[in-house]
Amino acid sequence: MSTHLPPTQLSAPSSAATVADTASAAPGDISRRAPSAPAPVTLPATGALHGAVIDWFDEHARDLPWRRPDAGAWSVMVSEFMLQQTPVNRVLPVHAEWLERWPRPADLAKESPGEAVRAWGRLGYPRRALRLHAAATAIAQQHGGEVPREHTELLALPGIGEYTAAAVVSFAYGRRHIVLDTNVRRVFARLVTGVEYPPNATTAAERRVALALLPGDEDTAARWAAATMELGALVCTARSPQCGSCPLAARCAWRLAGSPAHQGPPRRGQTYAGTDRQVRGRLLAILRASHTPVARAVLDTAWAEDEQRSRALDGLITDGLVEQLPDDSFRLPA
DNA sequence: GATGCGTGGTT
DNA sequence: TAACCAAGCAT
Repeated sequence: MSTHLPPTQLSAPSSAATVADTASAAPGDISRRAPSAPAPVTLPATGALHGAVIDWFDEHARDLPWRRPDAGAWSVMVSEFMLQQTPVNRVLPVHAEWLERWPRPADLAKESPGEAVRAWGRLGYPRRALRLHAAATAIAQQHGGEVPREHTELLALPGIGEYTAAAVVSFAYGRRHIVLDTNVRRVFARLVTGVEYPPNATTAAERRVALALLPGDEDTAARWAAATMELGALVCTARSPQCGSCPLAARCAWRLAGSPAHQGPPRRGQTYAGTDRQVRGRLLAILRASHTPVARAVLDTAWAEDEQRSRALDGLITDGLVEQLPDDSFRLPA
């Protein structure tokens, strides 16, 4: 892997038109803020930065199936859906199963959505399975069976948002695009802004920083995107960052400021026990396990409280994860 | 912009 | 051991 680097690029290059800065002021917007001047950020010299991170990546990157040279765009896309809020180790076996069973989008599109939900297993957030199935159907019908190459086309597919579209563009097609997931955002928050954690939602300021740091060369940019993400996943972690092993420790604004603790309200408390989500999970687990329709009385065993159980089941039906049959039995969608 | 949406491992 | 955390998306 070459460590040759493109010229330092501190301002957004002209090709930045491909990068959505959706939070920038609309043309006609006369806002309080001066129209031309975003808050200045002190950026590190990017050339050396790229080299440090990419060299680290060359040595420490995990060998993941969707990163191998023979992995196609579909493999990358499936992995990105599964990795939305689910750790790598739990994704690995399911991803392998899916790619073997459905090697192309059209193969998945031929199945019922319920089969996708069943094969999703216990990855969590099963609506992702439904959306991935719907996205595969759209690809088969409207894109000639090929995963789209354009960010805007990907964004139009169900289950694909700003991050996933960027990930496919960058990882699958090697194109130059900012990629802002929770790992990259945390790395940049610490490296550039000097705070422990990024804001809860991605901001225009973060997109500006990401664009300013993005290498100009296409191949280097794609490598950089994967490398910064991996650094966040393995070293610059949320809880216990391994700054002693970090190639950026000497340049890290947060580190240089003495690693100040996070200011402001707690991140977010998501309790699970007793929520509708837990009930939905139990109901769906019963339905996944059965290849024949399940009587209502069987689902009743999943949760004692009638009202909550009923609400959860209704929600699953509304979401298209469950079908109700005329005889008041239930199954995954055909 | 705040919520809801699964599941299981780590601290 | 509760709480936190994990490559977000849609509404």
